[in-house]
Amino acid sequence: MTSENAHPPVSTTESGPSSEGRSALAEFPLFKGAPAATLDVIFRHANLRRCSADEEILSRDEQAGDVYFVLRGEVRIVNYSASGREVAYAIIPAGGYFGELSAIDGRPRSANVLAVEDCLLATLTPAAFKELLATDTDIAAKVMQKLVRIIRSADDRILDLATLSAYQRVYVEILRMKKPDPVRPNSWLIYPLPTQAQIAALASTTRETVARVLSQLNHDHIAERKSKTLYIRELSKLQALAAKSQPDGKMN
Amino acid sequence: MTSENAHPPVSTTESGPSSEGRSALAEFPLFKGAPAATLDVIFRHANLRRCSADEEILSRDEQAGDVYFVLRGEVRIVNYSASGREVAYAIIPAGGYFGELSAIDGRPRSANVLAVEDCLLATLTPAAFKELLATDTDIAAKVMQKLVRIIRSADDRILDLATLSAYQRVYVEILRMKKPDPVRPNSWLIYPLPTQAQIAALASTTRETVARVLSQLNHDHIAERKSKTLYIRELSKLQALAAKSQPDGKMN
DNA sequence: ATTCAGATGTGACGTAAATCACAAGAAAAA
DNA sequence: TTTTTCTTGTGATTTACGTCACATCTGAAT
Repeated sequence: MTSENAHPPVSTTESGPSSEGRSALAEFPLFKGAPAATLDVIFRHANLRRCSADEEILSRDEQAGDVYFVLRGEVRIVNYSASGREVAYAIIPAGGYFGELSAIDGRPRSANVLAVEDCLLATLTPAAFKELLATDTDIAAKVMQKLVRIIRSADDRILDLATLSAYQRVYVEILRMKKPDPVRPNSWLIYPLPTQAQIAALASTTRETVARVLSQLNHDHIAERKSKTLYIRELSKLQALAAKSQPDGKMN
Repeated sequence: MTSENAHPPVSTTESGPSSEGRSALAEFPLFKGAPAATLDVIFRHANLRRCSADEEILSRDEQAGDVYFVLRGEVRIVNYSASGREVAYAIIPAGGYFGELSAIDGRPRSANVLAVEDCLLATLTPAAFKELLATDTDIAAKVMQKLVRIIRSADDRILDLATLSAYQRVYVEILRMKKPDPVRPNSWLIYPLPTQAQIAALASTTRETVARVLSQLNHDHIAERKSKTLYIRELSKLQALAAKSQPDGKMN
């Protein structure tokens, strides 16, 4: 259930961004359209780091405080219970960033971050990140908005964990991952479908339970899996299943 | 299990703080030692609101965005599941504030806030709060730090919910609530002990389970209840119980 | 093709903990 | 005081779902 470090750490760190890195940073959502002064701070302090699939980018309790910007690839933020069970917090695609918590409050890392696939990352030291926040109030506001968004989704997650059944949490997770079908309009799918173990970590349940949910959905023609994509056939039925209040009796 | 609105809403709102309110605001942790310009913004825009025990101060999905500062009293932040189960997020004592999420991102309230006891609150409109953040970078930084703290504790909570047993979550909650005994040194207690139903909402379990945990702790001489206070006799044993990894088998 | 590791599907079983039900204390109201 | 309402303690019963076990499928490597 725990992920193994299949590869040796082959990440490389370069000092100062290449021209490739510079243009990627200038296009980065958080920095897009920023004034020259801001970009100057970024270019002067940013470093690049490459890392390969499944590599651990940073780990819980570490004292470092760099902020990471995902230029290419995708990372997963996870934690492990005492018994080794994996709990996933988020999957961050290119254009996102992580590690800002430690940069802001100086406390150790609260989670582990793993590369889902080969990644290109830019890093800023805590000092540089703080300088950035201080020089550009626009970016500071965006960062604050992002923190608020994180809180809201964490609160949602807590509510889900506290009140939904394991089956429902899987339904909810599937609904969260759905994207509009690029080909057929008004149709939803998940591609690439994560492994059942990864879905289980997001829904805080077991791989077997995810398997059972998926079979049941398939049997009821609500969702169908074809190799690496899951087609959602009956969105409304799935939403109904996710929302159905447990026959808990009185809804007072 | 759900709290009733026993009292009619008897809250009063005053326009502009009285001298009593002014001094309370000047002493408020977030504003303490702030420059005159900042206090000026606060005094000009703050209103006072009183509300009585068990009153609902604001509710989920509302579109308002005022920020509330607890000058006196205590409030609970909660949510309800579809089936009516209460999930508590936090208890905010005097000196704390809430409602900043909606003020920052303009989205609706994500939870309900109830007065635990009679309260005196100061409020700022979203516009005033934003002006405050813009004029005083020191306060902006403090607010950001608080957001980070909220995220960290929410993440902890998610980890607890996903990996601990119901009993363990109650142990953890008890440990969180403990305060040093004001009389005897090196001794810990909880006063006033919330009702079992409230503890259950924090630990996301049932009242009965909390009762069973408390009996067991009493039986093992780990914690003893005497009317409204819980004395923790054997802190280390309690911590051990909270941390014990389930006989989950292999810790890989 | 053949092999092999990882991912998936599904039954059987055990158990933590929710649910139900009620008695007995405590505190508040009369 | 007595009465009423809110809280607490504890048994009996039920069930969701985690655990174990193994068969089958899939896709990458040889």
